[in-house]
Amino acid sequence: MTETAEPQLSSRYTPAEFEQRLYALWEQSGLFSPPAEPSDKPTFTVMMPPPNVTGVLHMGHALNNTMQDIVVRHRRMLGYDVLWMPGTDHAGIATQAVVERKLAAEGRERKEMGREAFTEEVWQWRKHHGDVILQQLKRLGATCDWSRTKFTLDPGMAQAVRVAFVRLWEQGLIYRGARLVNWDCKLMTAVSDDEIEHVPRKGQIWTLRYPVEGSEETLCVATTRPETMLGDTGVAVHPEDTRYQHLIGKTVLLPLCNRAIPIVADDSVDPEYGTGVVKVTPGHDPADYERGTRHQLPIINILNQDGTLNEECGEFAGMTRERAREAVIQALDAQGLFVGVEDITHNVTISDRSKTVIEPLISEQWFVKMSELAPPAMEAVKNGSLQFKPERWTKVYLDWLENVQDWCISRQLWWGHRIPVWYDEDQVPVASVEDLKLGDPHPQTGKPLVRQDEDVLDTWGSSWLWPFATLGWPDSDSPELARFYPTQFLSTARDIIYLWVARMVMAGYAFMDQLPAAQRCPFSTCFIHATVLDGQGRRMSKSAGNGIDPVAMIEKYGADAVRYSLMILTREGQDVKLAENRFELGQRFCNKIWNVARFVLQNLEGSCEEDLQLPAVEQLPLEDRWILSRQQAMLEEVGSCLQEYQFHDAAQALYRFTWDDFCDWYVESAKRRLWAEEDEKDAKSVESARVARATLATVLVRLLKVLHPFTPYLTEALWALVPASLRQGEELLMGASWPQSQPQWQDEKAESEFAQLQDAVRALRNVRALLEVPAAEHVAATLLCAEESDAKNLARQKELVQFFARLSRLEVGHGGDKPKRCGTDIFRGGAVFLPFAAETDLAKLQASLNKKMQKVEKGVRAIEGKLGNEKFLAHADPEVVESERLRLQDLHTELQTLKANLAGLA
RNA sequence: GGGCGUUUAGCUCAGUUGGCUAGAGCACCUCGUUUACACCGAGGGGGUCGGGGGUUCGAGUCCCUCAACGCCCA
Repeated sequence: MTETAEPQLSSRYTPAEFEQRLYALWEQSGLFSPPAEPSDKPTFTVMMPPPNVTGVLHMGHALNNTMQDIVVRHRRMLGYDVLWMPGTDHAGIATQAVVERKLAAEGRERKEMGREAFTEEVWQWRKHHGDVILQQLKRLGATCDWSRTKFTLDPGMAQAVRVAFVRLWEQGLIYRGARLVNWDCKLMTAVSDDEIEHVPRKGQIWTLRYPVEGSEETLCVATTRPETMLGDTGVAVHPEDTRYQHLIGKTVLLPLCNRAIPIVADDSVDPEYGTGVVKVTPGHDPADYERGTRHQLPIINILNQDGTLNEECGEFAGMTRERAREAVIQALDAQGLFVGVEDITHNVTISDRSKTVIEPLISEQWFVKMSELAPPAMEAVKNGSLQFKPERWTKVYLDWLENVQDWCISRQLWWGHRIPVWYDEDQVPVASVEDLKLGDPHPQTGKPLVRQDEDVLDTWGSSWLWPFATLGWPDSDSPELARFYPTQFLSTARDIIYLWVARMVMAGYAFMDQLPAAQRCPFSTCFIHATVLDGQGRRMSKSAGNGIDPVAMIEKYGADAVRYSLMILTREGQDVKLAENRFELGQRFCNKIWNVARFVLQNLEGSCEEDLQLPAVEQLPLEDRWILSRQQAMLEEVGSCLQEYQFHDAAQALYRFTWDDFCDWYVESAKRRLWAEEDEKDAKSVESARVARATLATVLVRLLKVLHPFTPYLTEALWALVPASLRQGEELLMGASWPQSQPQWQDEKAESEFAQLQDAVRALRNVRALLEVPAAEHVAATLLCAEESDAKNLARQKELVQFFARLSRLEVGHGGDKPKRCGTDIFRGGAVFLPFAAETDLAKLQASLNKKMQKVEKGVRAIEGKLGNEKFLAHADPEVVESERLRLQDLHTELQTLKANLAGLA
């Protein structure tokens, strides 16, 4: 792309014309891929939270990846070798479900196909659909290192998973056992505690009667799941419940089963709740499991894997849970043992994955012991190796780690990392990194191996290794691992703090032990981003249909507008309400940038390198010193905000500078000099215009650079149009250097002088409007300052004030007589006067002055109150007292001026 | 039951360690098509800072309490 290839710039920014072409340029540049070889350049690494292969881009992704891209682009411009590692997660349950649905539609079934054919089918699916979301990220402008893209089932990841498994196995941190797990009857797999939720649902509470053996007495128990009585192995009462003392130790005859089960005393029973007697079903309820363990009650499993009742249940075997519930109640009722039913709302455990009711079920599963893994992860935040932003998430993270349960890592699925354990004929297990062959001898027992474990690992069992497995671990010679681990920035959603973040930290400490402890934490900052809500404040969800498609927004408004809008709308740590039209904000800002750049670039045409040299700062006119100083401040602010990951504040600083300072004031001021050159053509005008162009160019170049991480496409497109001499050999803005700080441009005096000038101009414009002076009419005005020094300063800027306020003539003085028959207004340090015609209606002007006077009077009263208060004088900082005194003086002056001016109107 | 967050202009939100007359964008009103931009410019109106109490010379900001909404954990 060259200047000549772009003859006319449209007056509107049209993103669609640029984005795809620019992305291709970026990709070709090689800047996405830092070298693995050691060098002097510092590195900066960001691990993208790998989205599900089944996923499509939603607003949460757009937000999260925009932030990461901003960080990454900023660091790249600062000279770091930046690695942003992309990839996808195989998402065991979700992906298997998607493919099973697809097969079902074709009349095929997983079990019939067999494991190998099925997994092949999933691989095919992933080949065709798995990268959709990564392609969408490119539309957003994400500059990940695509050449290093990883997938959690890649051979390298598989190797890492196996090494990790075997190491934990050897350390005794992995065990297998029959435990009560959360069973998803639809997907027919165990799921972890973190993949279930408790949802209030309407249900019933049923009261059943159990006869006490050898007695006429009966016990009434209340339950929300009457069908589970078939698995009861006891009933429990509170040990101090006087009603039942005499029954403790006796047995009841469990109806329908004719099983004698003991009556036990247990503290956990709430005597106030229901009848104070609870049935104990250790095989199907977590609390009962605990009670059963305490009283050595047998465990009976009454369910098949699909949730139907099993052969333990006699006549009820084969029924669904719902059907069995009716049948059990009917059977009890027939025997007079059904007492009653009541409607209630209670919490039901639901699977996050299938949204079906979770059934607690005893089953053989694999677990990771957390007791040894969790402490270093807790230590990491305590010693500062890991910092959460916003900080409050630290507590959430620590609370979870402190109460963490052993992690059930096996899933009864086919899609995933198969557990690397083989068994001999006596079912003695052995874990191995390398595949073992069936028939070969078991390394310990010597007996032939007969099978490999059927289960696969929880998906998090691979993604918890992500920060180092993607860099080549367990290969200790991997140059990537040496150079890019540990990483600096992880940005993710709050709902996976436990599932993913905490586990990654544990994994870092557990497996990266070749590094000193201080370098094992996988990332130093964990940024928890906002949740994107819809316009009404509800979570966006597929089922509610209230989501906004980021790709559709990118097509409508442009990627830069989407990025920028998300950044300025999302304040740190706070959820963001998003409606479609909010993207107009970014769109308008992009258009503004486009146009101001267009203005500057058009005016640079024909300038050579020397023309655009900035003179020494002391030689610059006020407005040039002012804009350079303002920009310097903005630059410092944006830089420090990005360092602190304060995207909103950075976006706002950019907006204010670009729109308010640069466009509304500096560019306008420059027009005066550019036009004067055309009219006057004398040496002074020519030089003044040249300097204006040099300043415009300097500010624009620096502005494009700081804007680039936020609005990369637009700024890259404009960069190509910037005269080569200004680009200093930096062909791509993406690869350009971050603007250097120029502290010598900081100029408080210029800033305050210009601020007064602005205030005076606003006053003049206000009076113009109140007097209804037509815009085209240039009128004479007078400006009187209270201080002589202010008057001198403003007098020097007379032409500029005249230009801004559209004046034909301007008198500047201090003190002195106020002109008669003038409309007036005050500004900080003085007043402005515009003559009015005889027929002018002064009502508006008077109303305005009166209102202003009331405001000032209110201020005067407030400050006089303070200064009249001895305690204020005694306690407040002397500086505060002094500034109040000065302020009061100013207000008094203003008040006098206003009074005199108001009187002068009549 | 425990924890966290939010409540400031009609709407969406800023407001650092307590201290100028509480700000911005959108919307609204008036004016304007001036050679970057009408996705624009100029000017303007609009807020008892959720309620109550307290600390303080001084509270949107700190403390207590109540209320509403949202999220997480059990």
